Amino acid sequence: MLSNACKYAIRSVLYLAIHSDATAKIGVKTIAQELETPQPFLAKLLQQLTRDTLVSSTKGPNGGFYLDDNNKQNTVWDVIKSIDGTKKFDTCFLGLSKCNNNNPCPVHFIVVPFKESILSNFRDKTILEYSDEIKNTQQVLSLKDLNLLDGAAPK
Amino acid sequence: MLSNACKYAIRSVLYLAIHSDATAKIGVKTIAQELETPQPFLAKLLQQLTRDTLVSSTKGPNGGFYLDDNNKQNTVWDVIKSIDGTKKFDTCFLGLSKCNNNNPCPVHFIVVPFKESILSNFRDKTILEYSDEIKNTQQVLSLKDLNLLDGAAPK
DNA sequence: ACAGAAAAAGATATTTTTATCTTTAATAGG
DNA sequence: CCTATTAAAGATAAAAATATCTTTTTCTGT
Repeated sequence: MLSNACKYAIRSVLYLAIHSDATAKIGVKTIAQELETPQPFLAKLLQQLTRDTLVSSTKGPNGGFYLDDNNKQNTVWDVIKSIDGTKKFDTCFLGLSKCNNNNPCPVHFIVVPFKESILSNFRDKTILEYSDEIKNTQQVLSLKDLNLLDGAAPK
Repeated sequence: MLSNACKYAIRSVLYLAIHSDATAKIGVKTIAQELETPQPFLAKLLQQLTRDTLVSSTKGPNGGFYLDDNNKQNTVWDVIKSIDGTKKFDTCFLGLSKCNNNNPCPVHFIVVPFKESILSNFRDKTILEYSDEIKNTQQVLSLKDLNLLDGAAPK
């Protein structure tokens, strides 16, 4: 559904939304460590996101990546479009080229509500709203420091 | 979620369930044409499915692939396990290694019900039951002959 | 001005997925 | 028994995704 690249990108943007601002930029190295992603690969992704003005950056000492207020008005869906494009999301679960309500594949009516639900989750909230929600509901972007058993309570 | 290979495989097995039996075998060429998949690639997949006794085959004139009664007692989930393994299905939508109910990623609680629902669809019905359902509800495995507009009714 | 830090850019490498090609083995029908 | 047909097996190829490396540019603090 989403490429690894895109998963890294989404988590990075949300991570930056929560932990960075114009006065507290974060370098790739740190982000990669925190999110447990390959560092040079992530650098490329951040480069791409910066090109598309989904992320801000400055070079030089104390430079790094961050989200400004404008960046935070974008959505996770914008990130997906920047990295994966929309095709991957739109394709039929069983690979039928023209699967639709009138010519449904065997799982069409299971997949469609899910897709609608997750699409609206990605598309109808700004990064700002999204990251606030993450904070308020104790959701997780990295499991670096969590070394919990399956049944354990969150820290 | 599923590789192309796996999508081809699932559709092939269901196609064979509907259109073949021990007295009416079908060659790769036909299957590939009907399902619009690359022929030699599909041949490899059918070979693999045959090795795992999910599909039957005989060589020589009038040979080809088919499902016998035993084959039809397997499930779509068995096909997935044969081609993709289970990992692809089990991984977190945003790539977190240990995402779970206690440490949920931001979309965990949207994804989990969907996964459960589609997993039970794949795991709790035999291929026989599955293919009967396809026939009864006019679902589609190929769109080869359908050249319909989005809004058109099924043939 | 200079040195160091960090991203940008471009080139390269590796791995996985997808796809094809060639040869061999089995089978049925004449 | 011979030939045509078809899957099996193995080798190879192409494309895409993932990952890394090297050089350049930009910026900051001194």
